[in-house]
Amino acid sequence: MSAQAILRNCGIQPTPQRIAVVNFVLNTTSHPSADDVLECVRKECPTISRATVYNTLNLLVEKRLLRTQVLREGTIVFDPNIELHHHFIDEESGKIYDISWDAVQITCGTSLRDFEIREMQVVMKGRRRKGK
Amino acid sequence: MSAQAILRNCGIQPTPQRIAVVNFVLNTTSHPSADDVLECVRKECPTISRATVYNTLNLLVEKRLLRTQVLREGTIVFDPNIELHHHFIDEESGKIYDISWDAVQITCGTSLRDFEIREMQVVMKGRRRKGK
DNA sequence: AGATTTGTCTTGACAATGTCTAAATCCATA
DNA sequence: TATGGATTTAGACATTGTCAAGACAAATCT
Repeated sequence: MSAQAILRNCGIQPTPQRIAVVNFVLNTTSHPSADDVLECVRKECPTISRATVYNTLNLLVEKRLLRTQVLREGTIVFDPNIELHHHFIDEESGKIYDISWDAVQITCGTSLRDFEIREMQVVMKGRRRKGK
Repeated sequence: MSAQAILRNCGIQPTPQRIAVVNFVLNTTSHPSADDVLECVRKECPTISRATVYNTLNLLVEKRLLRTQVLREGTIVFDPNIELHHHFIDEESGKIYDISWDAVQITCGTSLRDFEIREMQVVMKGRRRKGK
């Protein structure tokens, strides 16, 4: 689906700036920060301002097209994968990988009865093995 | 053990500022940020500077008396619990609770064979039930 | 077309977090 | 008491994120 259609579908007026943000951020698995998005989108749309990028990202989060994740020091990252899933952080490169929900089995014991768990995820750190 | 002894044990010269930081941060379960620490320590030691707090916390992390955790937006928090454990974040209050390692059972499937996992934790969010 | 309204975008100010440097201070030892 | 090394402080700086004011554009109304 085109970025335009996506935006229209959730009642956001498509503008060149918003389309550029959507095209980048909904088609990446790199878990970018807002400033990563700014940097990349400026290649397409050199005049876009920081405030517009922040506003658009926040709009997309509000409309559930994106989720924020607290995984990197000092900044929020954006993730277009809105299904339940886990994350793996490569400690060398800093890259964040999505791990499918089914890759891990979690069982909570009774000692958690005082906690009403509304969401959870496993955060793993280590090194991604080189593909052979 | 006294803060002095703890510091001396890892080869850090005990100073009043460092002792004040240690006394607070190694005896809390509140997962404070550096500025939380600054604020609290200033009650004891009103002239301590931000740089000293940051330096001391980083020293303690280096010496493995503390660990950093990426759990709050925009800031790192410090955790004196250096055992393996999980975290629960109360979405109302923002409070972070330690969850013992044994409270959760995790089994990783074979789809993770490309990832060399060096550490992991479950991050849960929700509401802590009121104690009755 | 011209004027108005509405929404969007940009710029710059602001606050918070964290690092760094230079200068002041402290302290142990000779 | 004097000296030298370590520690602390204050302030500068960069980064992330929010906000407000004005500029701008597009659609609507007369």
